[in-house]
Amino acid sequence: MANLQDVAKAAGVSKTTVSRFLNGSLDLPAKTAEQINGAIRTLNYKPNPHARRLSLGRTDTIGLIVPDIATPFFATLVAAVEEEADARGKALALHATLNRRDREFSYIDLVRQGHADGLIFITNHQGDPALAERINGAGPCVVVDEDVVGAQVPKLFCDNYEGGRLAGRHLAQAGHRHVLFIGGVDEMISGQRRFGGFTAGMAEVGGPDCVIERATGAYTFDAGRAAAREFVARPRDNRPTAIFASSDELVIGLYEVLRASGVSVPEDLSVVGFDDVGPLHLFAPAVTAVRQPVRELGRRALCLLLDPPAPSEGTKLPQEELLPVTLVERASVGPPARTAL
Amino acid sequence: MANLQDVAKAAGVSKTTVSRFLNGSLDLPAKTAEQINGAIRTLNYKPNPHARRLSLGRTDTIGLIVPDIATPFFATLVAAVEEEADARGKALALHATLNRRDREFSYIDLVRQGHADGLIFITNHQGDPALAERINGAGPCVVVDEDVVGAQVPKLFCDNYEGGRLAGRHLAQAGHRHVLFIGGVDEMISGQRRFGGFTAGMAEVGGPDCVIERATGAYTFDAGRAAAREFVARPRDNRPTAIFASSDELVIGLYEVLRASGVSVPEDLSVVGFDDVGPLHLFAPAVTAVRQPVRELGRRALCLLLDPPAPSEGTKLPQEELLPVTLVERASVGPPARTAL
DNA sequence: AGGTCTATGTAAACCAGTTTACTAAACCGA
DNA sequence: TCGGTTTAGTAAACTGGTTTACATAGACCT
Repeated sequence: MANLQDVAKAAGVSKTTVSRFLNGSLDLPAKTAEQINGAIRTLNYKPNPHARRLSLGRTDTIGLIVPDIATPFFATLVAAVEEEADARGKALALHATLNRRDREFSYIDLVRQGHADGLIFITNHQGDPALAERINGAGPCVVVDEDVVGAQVPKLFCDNYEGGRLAGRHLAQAGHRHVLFIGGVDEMISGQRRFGGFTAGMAEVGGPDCVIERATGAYTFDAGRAAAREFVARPRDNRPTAIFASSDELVIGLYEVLRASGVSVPEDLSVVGFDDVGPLHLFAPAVTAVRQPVRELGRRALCLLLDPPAPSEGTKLPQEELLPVTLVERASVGPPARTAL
Repeated sequence: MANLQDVAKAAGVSKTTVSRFLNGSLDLPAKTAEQINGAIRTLNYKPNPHARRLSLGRTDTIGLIVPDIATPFFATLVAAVEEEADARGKALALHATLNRRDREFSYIDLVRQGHADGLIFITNHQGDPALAERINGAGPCVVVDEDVVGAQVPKLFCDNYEGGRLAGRHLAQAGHRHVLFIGGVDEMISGQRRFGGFTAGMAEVGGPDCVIERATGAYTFDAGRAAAREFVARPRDNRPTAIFASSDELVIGLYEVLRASGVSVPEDLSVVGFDDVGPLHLFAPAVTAVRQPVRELGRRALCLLLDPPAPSEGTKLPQEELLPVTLVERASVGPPARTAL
C-alpha cells in the first residue's frame, strides 16, 4: 500500500504538503494540486486509518451496546443506528451484553480504552447505582430505551407512559374492568411507566373501580409463557378479561400458551401488545399493540450522541427525550367475555 | 490516559521492557514483573488500540457485510457472528448494503483500506462477475448464505438443495401433485438449488407427472404478496394445491394476502416455508417450514475466516461447505383440496 | 585470569499519519 | 530598493505502541 510519503515523492512535494492539502488546511495552485491528485490516483493511495486515528486521537467509531441483537426490536434499532452512522461516516462497533452485568461493565470502557468515541448504551436490566456511576465516567454516552437511574447523560425513550395509557383507554373503552398487566420488573423504568400510564388510562375511561392485576417479569418469551400459564390455571370466574403484555416477546410467549390451552382471543380474552416490531399482524388473531418508533429511536440516539443538545440554562442534565408511540388496532381486542359465573 | 512510557517510568524500566514483558517476548524476575504490574494497576494503563494496530499492521476487527440487519434471518446471523467474534477477541464492523451494488463494492474495500483484517460477505443479489473479481482482490474473505459465482474464497451455505428436497417430499407425501414454488431470482444460486431439490423431492415421492410452477422473485414481503395475488386471481379449478415459499419474508407476504382473500390454509392450500427464523409457529396456521441453522452459519463463517481450511491437495478452491437443514412440521400442510371442478 | 554464557534489560528505528513553527521566494507599494 | 505581505511550501516533533539489534553484569568454567 502506498503511503503519504510515496504520494509526496511522486508529486514532488513534502508529505506535510500532501497531508495539509488533503485536510484542507493548505490551498495550493492548480498545478501542484493536480500533481498531488494525479499521484494519489496512480498510486491508489488510501490513508491508513490507524495512523490517522493515532494521530488525531479519535476513532470515528461509535460503540453500540445492546442486550441482544437477534430480537426484532434490537435488530431494528441496530439497523437504524448503522444507517445513520454510515451516513455520517462513522463505523459501528457492535456488542451484545446478553444482559450480563460484567459484559455491560466491560463494554462501557470501550471509550476510555480508545476503541470508540462515544457509546449508545441499552440495557434491559433493572437500574443499578454502580452501573450509573460507571456510565458517568465513561465519556460521551447516551442511554436509550431503558433508563439507568443516576446516569448523567442524555436519555432517549419512547413515551412509555403514553403507550400504557393508550392501551388502558383502549381496553376500558372495549368494556374491560378487570385486566392483567404483564411485564416490567419493578426496577425497570419502562415497565413502571407503561404500568403507570396503563392504570391512568383505564381509570380515565373505566372509572376508579377497575381491577388491575400485575404479573411482573422481564420482557421475555418465558415470562409471557409463565404469566399465561398462571392465567390459564385460574378458575374461569376469577380471571381478568384482558391482558396488556408489555413487549413483543411477552405477547409471543402468551400466545403460545393460550393457543395450546384453547383460550380464544378475543372471545375469551382480549390482548394488547407493546413494541409491534415483529409480524404481529399475522398472528392468530392479529395483535392489537402499541407501536414503538424503533427506527427513529436508533437514528435519534446517534444524533443525540454526536450533536449533544447544548445544555441551555434552566434545563439540567440528564436531558430526557421522549418519542411518541401509536396504538395499532387489529383483532385481539373485543368486549369482555361473560364468565359462566 | 497513561501510556507505556509512563508505566515504564513508574516501574523504573524502559518502555521496551514493559512492551516485551506484556507481549510475552521477555521473561523477567518476579521483582521486576511485580513493579511493572503494580505500575500498570496504579496508573490504570490500557494500551492504545490504534497505536497497537498501526504498529502491528492488523486491526483485530472483522467486517460483516449484510444486505439488511433488521430482518430476523440476518439479525440472527449477525448475533451469532458477534458472539463468536467476541469470544475470539475480535471487534465487529457491521455494514448494511441494502442490496445496493455500489455499497457492496465500497464495503469490500474495507480490508484493503485497513479497516478490517477480513470480511464476511453476504449478498442477496444475483451473481455478477465484477463483484466476484472485486472479492478476489479484497483480501481474506468468506462468502456466506448466497453464492457469488467466480469468487475464489471459502464459501458457506446451508444445504439449499436438501431443504428444497425435504419440502418437495413432504408435500408430495401429503398428496400434492400440482404445486407452486415461490422465490429465487434465476441468478441466485440458493433459489436454483432450493428449486432443484424441490422438483427432485416431488418427483421422488410423487412420480414424474407432478406439475411444478414457479414464481420467481426476490426473498421479500412484496414478492410474496405478488405471488399470492396472482394465485388468488386464478380460477379455482386451475390452482396449485400447495405452495413452497422459499423464505420467511415470502411466507409472511403470502400469508397476508391469503388471509385477506379468505383462502384457508391448509384446507384450500398447503404452505411450506423456508428459513424458519421468525415466529412462524404463531401464525395462523402455524407454518411448516425448512429450518436453516442460522446461528451455526454465523459461527462457522467466522471460523472459516480466521482458521481457513488448509487447501489440501486434490481439493481446489473455492471450498464450499454445506450446513444441514431440517423440516419442522406444523399445521400449514394438509391433503390437497378437492377443487370444485 | 580470561573467556563464555546467561540473565536482564535498553536505544533507536519503525508503523503512517497530523500539526506546529518556520522559511524562501515572489510580489507590491512607496 | 527597502520593507512588508503573500504565496507556497517544508523540517521536525508528535501520537503510542512493537521490534531489532545490541549492551552490561555476574556466574561459571578452565
